[in-house]
Amino acid sequence: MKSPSQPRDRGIPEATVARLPLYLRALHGMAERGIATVSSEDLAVAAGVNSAKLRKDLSHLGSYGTRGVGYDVEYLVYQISRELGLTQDWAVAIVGVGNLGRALANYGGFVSRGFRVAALVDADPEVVGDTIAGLNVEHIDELEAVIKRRGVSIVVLATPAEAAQEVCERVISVGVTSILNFAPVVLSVPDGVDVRKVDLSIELQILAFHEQRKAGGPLMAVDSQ
Amino acid sequence: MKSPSQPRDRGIPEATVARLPLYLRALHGMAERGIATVSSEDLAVAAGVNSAKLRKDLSHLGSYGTRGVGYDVEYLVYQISRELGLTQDWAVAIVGVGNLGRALANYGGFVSRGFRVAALVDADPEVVGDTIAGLNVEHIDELEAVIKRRGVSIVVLATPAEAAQEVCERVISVGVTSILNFAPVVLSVPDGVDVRKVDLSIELQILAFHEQRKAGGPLMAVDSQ
DNA sequence: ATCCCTTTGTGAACCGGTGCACAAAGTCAC
DNA sequence: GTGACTTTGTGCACCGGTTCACAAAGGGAT
Repeated sequence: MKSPSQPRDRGIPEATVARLPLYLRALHGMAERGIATVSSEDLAVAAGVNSAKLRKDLSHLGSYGTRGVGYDVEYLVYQISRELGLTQDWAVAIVGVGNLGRALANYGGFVSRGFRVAALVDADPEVVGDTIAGLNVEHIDELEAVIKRRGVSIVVLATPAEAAQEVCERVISVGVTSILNFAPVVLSVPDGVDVRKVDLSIELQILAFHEQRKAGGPLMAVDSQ
Repeated sequence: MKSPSQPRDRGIPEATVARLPLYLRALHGMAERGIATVSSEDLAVAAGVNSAKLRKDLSHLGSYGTRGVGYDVEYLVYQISRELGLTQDWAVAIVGVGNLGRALANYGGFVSRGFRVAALVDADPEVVGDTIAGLNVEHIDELEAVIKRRGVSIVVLATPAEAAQEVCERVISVGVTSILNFAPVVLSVPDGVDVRKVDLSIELQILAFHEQRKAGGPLMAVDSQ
């Protein structure tokens, strides 16, 4: 008989939240391979983190391991999924159906468990009305209506930089509080709205910085004054 | 007469490096609008950060401001560009020309200052030989040869998850040490190789977590045991 | 030249997160 | 049931990063 040990601690550190999806992915892989139980050490290796960190992370959701044995894979998958809110279905709208928006709409692995692309919206009359990934592209004028009608709660911004702030404000005006922004701008939003940013250009620049350090190393004085 | 105050501190904090591209973007915008000088306060607002943090960040590259006045926009653009290694030209290869790879290849704003898509590589004979964004798609068998021939130093992985680790090892074997990974896997690489990861699915899951907290709030006990 | 005003650059306290190392807790063999 | 072994959960010291708050530095007016 096991006492389920409820998730007492309601304040999960941000750094932990960011790693839970990693653990979840590793666990799904293990479940598929028929692994029933896993130690913190093995799971940590699979997720590419330190095992002490993993144990501390999991301890924030409750005491779901068994000392001397490890964690039950299925059970842990369920607990993490529940914690992340993946046991419910999230309707996602993608605004901006250019190359990137199209890629996102079609990217099967990305919109997988728990997420569903519920709407595609664009301003270009050329693409409005097209069917992409089985969805009709709707006009930006309909933005607010579409979001309400489809119960969208997460919006993905794949618009040009100039349009992002305005779209952002419009979706917030109809109650959206979670935004994933691919446009290369700093969005300004009221408190209570979460924005996460994916910026390809920034990632490249960070790589370039380190690459330069490696290449130039201690020598290299090409044109530095 | 100004003494240029060389970039003495050769150890720039990682957190600072990650913000420099943000400052750079804001500065470019200001330069275009003809702004010659900017205070840490204004630049901080434009970049969406705290002004003390911005000043500390900039102080790591040297003393480029003037007390009572602010920073010279052009000069700062140059200094940050140089620090990030954007004064040289980086050849980037994109491996995997599916929806995402195609979007990246075409994404003009993304591969802008300092970066140049030098090669597209894919395994699918159907797309090999196609021209995308003005580039010929080459066969994965040619991977190592192409990277050496074009002087590629940064590789973008947009392959399916299964292929990522192998491609990763192959590009490392010909000297690549900077990888931007879009595939949803944890890559294992030797020391000295930098991997940055962009994972759409993880970002969504983090948003879902917070969204659930907001929605459910203090009540909400739908199916939690 | 002097004074006042603005803005930088940074010392110091603080905060969240990491990793070590170990006691507590549980399993398994006999 | 007992003892040896495994693995979790966590106390604690440490570290990088953030923020406040202010002295130092420069500009401009008179």
